[in-house]
Amino acid sequence: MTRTPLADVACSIARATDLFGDAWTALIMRDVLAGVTRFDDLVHDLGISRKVLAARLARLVEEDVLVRERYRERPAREHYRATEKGKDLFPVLLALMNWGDRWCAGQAGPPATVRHLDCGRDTTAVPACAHCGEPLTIDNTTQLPGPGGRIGPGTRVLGPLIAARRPG
Amino acid sequence: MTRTPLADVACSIARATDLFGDAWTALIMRDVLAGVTRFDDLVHDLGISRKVLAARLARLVEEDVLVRERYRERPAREHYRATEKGKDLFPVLLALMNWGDRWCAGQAGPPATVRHLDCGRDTTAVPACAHCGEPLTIDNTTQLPGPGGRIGPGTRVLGPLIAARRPG
DNA sequence: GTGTTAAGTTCCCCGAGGAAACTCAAAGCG
DNA sequence: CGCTTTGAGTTTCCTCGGGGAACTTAACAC
Repeated sequence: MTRTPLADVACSIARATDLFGDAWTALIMRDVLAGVTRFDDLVHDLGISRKVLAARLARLVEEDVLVRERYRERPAREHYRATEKGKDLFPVLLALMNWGDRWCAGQAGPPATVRHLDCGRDTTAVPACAHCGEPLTIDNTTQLPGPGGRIGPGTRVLGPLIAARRPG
Repeated sequence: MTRTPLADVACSIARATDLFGDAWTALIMRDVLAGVTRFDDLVHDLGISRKVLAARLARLVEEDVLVRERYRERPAREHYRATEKGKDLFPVLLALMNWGDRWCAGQAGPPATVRHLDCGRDTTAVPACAHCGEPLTIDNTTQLPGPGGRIGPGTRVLGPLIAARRPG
């Protein structure tokens, strides 16, 4: 495929996408975070080819998203666990799941629901402002250039721009 | 590539990933939501090949995530705008951006920041419970089978399962 | 009528993904 | 002891989708 390298673009979405923008990686992380951590279990659960799974796991370990751990000696058995960096993908998966629930579920409804143990109710996740707790939407947010880069060609950011919008 | 069809799996993450689990789709949606809506602008901004962009846009239109609109007659000019379904991908992009900011930004810091216009502060998004507003984490949530499917092989869900966990 | 802009198509090549067979090491079994 | 099973990957072969660049069509602009 000769994937275009996106990791060096000055955009955090591009950087995240360079790793996560792959059909299998999201599902692997879903499984690992849900407790499916062994190679063969992942193969059977996902229906992924062994070659591709091995490549993805190696990449995820290299990127410090997963760690390969020996969970039994004699015979040596390895599995994969999420690091802090990996566990921090939970909000992304939750957002994907919410979107799929809302737009891809059949009339039967979503295949699974999320229950918030603290309040005891089946719920969905809304992105909230870390400061005031109010919901963040595409209309009540804007992007500004941060310390790590400037906005320009190839540096598109999300939401209404300060600069003039394109026609439409 | 012969992508494995994921849309029919009883998992909303898989369904969302079938569309969104592609390196370019996330970036196309970022651009379109940011106001970069024309074919050539997308080509230049993303560095994507014209062939692949045409294919992605056709798919996104087919899936009702984007609409192709004529924004000028004589000469006829088309561009792409996000539907409600497309705009609803904003939380996913926000989550991806947050993750990239946190884990992929260099020492210079994130390339862009999100400002919440309602409270006026640069912020990050936390997934909050739609009912009580408290943060949702991997540890304070659980998944239950929903009306649209049952939990079983190929139906992994996210977070601590009710059923017994795998070893480790 | 020559050039330019916009929005794609078409062409060829190569590398990534799928499927299935193969490897290697250590148990478990009779 | 030899046979089979389990776990975790490799290897091989084939196909298809992505990259890049050239080509197309249509309407202005000069």
